[in-house]
Parts: sequence; C-alpha cells; structure tokens
Amino acid sequence: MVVGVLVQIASSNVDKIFDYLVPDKYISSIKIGIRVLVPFGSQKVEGFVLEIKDSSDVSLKEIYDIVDQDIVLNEEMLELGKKLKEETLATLISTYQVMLPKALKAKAGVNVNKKFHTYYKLMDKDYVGSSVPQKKILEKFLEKDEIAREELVLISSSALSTLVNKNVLLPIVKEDYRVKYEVLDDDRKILTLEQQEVVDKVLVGDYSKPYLLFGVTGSGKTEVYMHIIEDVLKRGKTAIMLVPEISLTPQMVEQFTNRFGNQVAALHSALSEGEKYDEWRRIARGEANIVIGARSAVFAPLKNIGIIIMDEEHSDSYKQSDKSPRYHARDVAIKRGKYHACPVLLGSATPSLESMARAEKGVYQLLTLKNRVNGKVLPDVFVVDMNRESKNSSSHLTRQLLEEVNKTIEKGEQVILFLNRRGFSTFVTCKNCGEVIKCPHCDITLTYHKSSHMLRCHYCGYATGLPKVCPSCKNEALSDLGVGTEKIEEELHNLLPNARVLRMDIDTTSRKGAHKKMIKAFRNHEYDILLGTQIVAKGLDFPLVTLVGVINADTSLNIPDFRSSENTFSLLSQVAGRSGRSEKSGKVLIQTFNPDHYAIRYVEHHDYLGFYKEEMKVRRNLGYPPYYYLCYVKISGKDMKLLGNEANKIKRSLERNLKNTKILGPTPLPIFKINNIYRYGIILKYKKEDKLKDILEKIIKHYQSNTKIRIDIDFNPSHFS
DNA sequence: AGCACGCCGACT
DNA sequence: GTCGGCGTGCTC
Repeated sequence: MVVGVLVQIASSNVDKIFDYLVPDKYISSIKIGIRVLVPFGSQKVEGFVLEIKDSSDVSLKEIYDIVDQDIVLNEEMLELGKKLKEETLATLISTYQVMLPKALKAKAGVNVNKKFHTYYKLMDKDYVGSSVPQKKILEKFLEKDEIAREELVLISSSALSTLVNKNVLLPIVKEDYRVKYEVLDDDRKILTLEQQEVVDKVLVGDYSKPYLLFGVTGSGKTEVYMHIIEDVLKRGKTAIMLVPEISLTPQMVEQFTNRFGNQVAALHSALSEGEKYDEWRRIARGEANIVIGARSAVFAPLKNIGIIIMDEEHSDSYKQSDKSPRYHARDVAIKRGKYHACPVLLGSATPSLESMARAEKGVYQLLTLKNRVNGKVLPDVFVVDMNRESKNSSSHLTRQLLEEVNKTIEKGEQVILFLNRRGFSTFVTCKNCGEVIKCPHCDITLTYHKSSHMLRCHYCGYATGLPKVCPSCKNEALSDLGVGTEKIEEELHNLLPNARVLRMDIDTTSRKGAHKKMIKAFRNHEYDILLGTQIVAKGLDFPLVTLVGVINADTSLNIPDFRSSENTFSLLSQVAGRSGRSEKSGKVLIQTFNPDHYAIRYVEHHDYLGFYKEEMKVRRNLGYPPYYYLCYVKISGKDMKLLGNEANKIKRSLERNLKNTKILGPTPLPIFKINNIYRYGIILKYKKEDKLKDILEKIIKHYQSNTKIRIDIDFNPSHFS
C-alpha cells in the first residue's frame, strides 16, 4: 500500500503530494484524511493522507507512524480546501490548516491531543471568597458540585487559580466530556409579524440563493436567528452562527447557551488552544449542533448543516487579510450551503455594497426588517459642526454635546460616548517643526502610552522612552496630541465632575471577564456615561441609554481607502442604533469637521438606501467594487532598490499579459516599512480576466525560491494595507 | 520550512 | 590550513 501525503510545511516549494510506503501493521488503520508521521529529507514531519494507491513511480520511504485514529479532514473539507487554493492562490496545506484548530498543526507545543477535561469540585464549603470574582465562582457551586473549567475561566482565570492554590477547589481531570451549559432562564420572545415573515421565508429552505436580511438596528435580528435555528434543530439538523470577533462576547454566547444549552459549541477567542481543540472534537463527534464563532468557525466540522447565518455580514473581520489563505468567510459559507443544500442567511443593518448590489440583481434574496421591535422610531440624529466650535476651545467636547450629556444625566438616563479611533491614536509631535515621532523599523507613528511614559510601535513592539528634544530639529517643544479615551475621560472629569464615567477600551477590557463586568455595572446604572471605542458600537443593548455622542466622526473618513465612506456610514449607523432602544426615545450627536459629507448626511436621516445609491455612483466612477473586481499584489523585501526593480518588472509582465485589466502602481503601501521590510503594492481592477490566475501563478512560481522578494496576493481585498 | 552541500573571506 | 558566511537545491 502506498499513500500520497501532504506535509505540514507551509511553503509553496513542498506544497505537493509525496508518496510513502505503508508498513503492513498500519494498513488497516490508514484512511484518507488522517495524519501520519513521515520522513522528509532529514527531518520527521506530520502530513495529511490525501491519496491511497497500490504503487508509485518513485522510490519510496516508509511512514513512521499514524497520528490519528479518526479522520480530521472529511470529504467536504478536502474538496473545500482545493477550491480555496484555486481561488486564493494559497498553498493547499494552508487551506487545510486554516480549517483545523491550531492544536492539530504540527509542533503545536503543548500536548493537547489528549482528550482530557478539567472539572472543579468544592472542597472547603466554609471559605468565603476574598474578591468579587472568587465569590462569583463560589456562587456557582450552590447549584452543582462539579463545574467545568470553561465555565469558570469565563469569570476569572486568576481567581480560579487562587482558589485552587488555597485548596478551596479541587481540579479533577476526566477523559469524558460532560454537560457544559444548561438551559437557563431564557427570555425567548414572541416574534413580530415582520420578524415571523422573515423566519418563514428562510425556513422554506431555498438554498439556491443566499438570503440578505436588511434589518434596521433594534429590529431584533438575533431573535430571528434564534427562531430559525430552533426550527432547524427540530428537524434534526445543525447550524452555524457567525459573528464578528468583536461581538463574540460572553453575553452573546450566553444568549445562545441559555436557550440551547449544551448543544452549543462556542469557538471563543477566550478559549485556550487546547480548549478550542476540545470544542472542535466535540463538534466533529456530533455532540454539538450549533456552532457560534468568528471567521474561522465557518469551517466547523458539523455534519448535516441546516442553516448558516452570518450576522453583521458587512464586517471586514470576515475577510482574512493578514495571512494566506486570504479567504472571505461569506464565500466559504455559500460553498458549504451548496454542499449541504441548506440556506445561507446574511444579516446586517448596513449591508456591504457588494451584497446589496447582488440583492438588487437578484443574486441574493432580499428580506427586510423595517421596524424596531419596541415600536419606537430610530433616534434623532444631530450633526455638530466642529469647524465653528473648536476654534476658541481646546476641548474635544463641544458645548452642544456637553449640554445634552448634562440634560440626559439629570433625567436619570444614560449616555454612550463613542471615540472613533480607526487608524488613530495618541502620538507625539514637535510644535516647532511639526515632526511626528515614528518607529525606526516600521515607518509608523509611535503611540504614546501615558501609564508607562513610553512610545510604542503597534506593529513590531519597539518601545522607547519619551525623548526630551525633537529628533529632527532638536527643539524641546514636544507635545502629545491625538485623542485617546484617557484624555476624553480627563476632560469629562473636569467639565462634568459629578458624572460617573466608565471607560471601556482594549486597555480596560483585556483582563478576562472585565468586559462582562463593565457591561453589567453600566446596565445596573452604576455609571452615567460609557466612554469607549469600537467595542461600544456593536450590539449592546442598554434600555436607559437615550443619548449617543460621537466625538470624532472624521477619523475613519480620512483613511485613504475606497471603503472609508462605507465603513464610516456603517460604524456611525451602528453607534447611533445604541440610543433609545426601550420605551424612551433617543438622540444622537455626531461631532465632525465634515458636516456635509454624504456618509454623515445619510446617517443623519437613517437612510441606508440613499447612501447606497450615492456610494454606488462613486464606485462606478472610480472603477471600484462592486462594479470592478480588485486584486491586490503585494511585493516586499529588505533591499529597497531590488524591490523597486522587481515590482516594476512584475507590473510590466502583468501589462503584457492582461489586456482587460487596469493596472495601478507599484506604489508604496500606506505603511511602507514594517520590521525593516519594504512593501510595494500593485492594484488590479477588472471585470472579467480569464488569464489573471494563470499569470499570477506564474509570478508566484518565479519568486517562490527567491528569498529576497516575497509576493502576496489578495483577491477582493477589504483594504489596501 | 529546514537542512545539506558548496564555494569564498578572515582568523586560531 | 580551517571556521563560518549564506546562495542553491532538494525533500517521496
């Protein structure tokens, strides 16, 4: 017996099948889709069995060992990987690796391939917790006497380990998996007529075309999703629920586990690699019927899928841009929908232009939720022109906004203040010459961290103390500029000393469980103002919030990217949707230096379709999606001169071979240098170009053994960076 | 991706 | 003379 093996080495040089002889003792265990250990050159590596045959025309070595009893890549995944390779020009091995938990990658460090699970037992019933998280952990033991680790780490992993060290809790390692979530106090809601209509249409189960659910903020999309899933489960099928990483919060998962109990598997970023592996195994064994997760959860090894839902379908987090394979989860969802003959539902209050255009053309089936479930209209939006206000004041908060904040708090209601920080942060500049201090390796503005008094590069981690003089003109007039949440918090304390402000950003929520705690505290009205970045924009539902203020609408507008208007519109609409979600009607104030920009005007009128039409005109005129396809070719290397030459060679070769494609560049990327590697980009715009993939494949091949030049290709890029 | 092989420069 | 730099080529 001979097997064709794809080795777990992510390099295009070895991304092909190598044949090995199977010793007799292993023959009965060999299956397509398992991993085996093989000799490869002078090393031992793991690989996937992709073929089984009788003989080979090369002289063979024997496999060393078998790694898996059960297959890790089923037939669907094997096919899907091949398609992804063709479409993204990634290596085949990278497509398989992206489908599997990292723990199955070769050399994943710790030994996570044991199917053990940790539970805790309460040993000291008299111990009183010495901190809030400890108390919460101990509270859980009032109802049950054995609790899974996953449930407890969500509260606080450090408190958990403290309790173990004090011998209050005893860890028990078990081989078998046990009930994890219970069906708890679920607040299942009765659907409105409009919602029920959507559910009914999707449950007809038409899988020929994906559904696009266009529903205003507060229209109860999540409840619609849950009803659909409920029905799918009743018919003995399974469901995938995709959400953007930022919305995958413990309370989002809680909503599902409260209704569906241990049928839910959550592929949470809070889980360790080992825990993710456990969840993956549980799904593969058919012990979970619903998978909730971010982008890569679209590959969940469920069988018999009955629905695939993608919430906030416009979110660019669904596109893997930073590494190969550069795939879009939406495309994978649609492929899996075809394979399983099940409907695919894409939901958003602000659908991507691509999706809405497809719905208009009838490629997707459009479903609409026009009304908020509370029967309330959308909040009133007011645009505050910063050009008038800020000249005579150094504050980032206009008088108008402060007045509204004050009024709201006096009424006993709550405020969310949103700091749009996309591509923006606190940096240090010289008042004399205007120099902004940058990273010596990365060409990017260094971010000032007040707590440590250091300047830090967010790309390579370079850190340095704050210089006394400007590196360029030696003047001492250095000052920190830019608005961080800390700065706004300071201003709020000065201007509204009585307001209780809760700051929520990456810094304050990075501790496990902190996010959940803060949300609870704000909901309990322990604070008047919630101040934060992206994190406060998505999905949160606070009944007492009647005012939302956007401090700087412009930062995302100023990003040089063809999607900046779309992203700004979508972000502002999401934030605005946080206001007035219960009986009380809401208000939104948007501070901006571009009060007449159409992305802002249409937010003011809650007019997605108006924005859509206007932005479509812009895209048509400039030759951008959805009118043209884009392909982004990135060329990088340490030798700037060589790089420029090669980039131009590539451009000329593309020009010679592609007659129906507009070719732009090469131009330096927005951040030209990262970690001392220089980067150029070539942008291709095309409607139909049959030869494109062939030519790009040839270019990749030409450079694959060149260690000085690296080529990365991104089809349908979400941004140019 | 590793790793061996091989061909040049500067040291015990 | 030899140690070690890294360019090239190969892995069933």
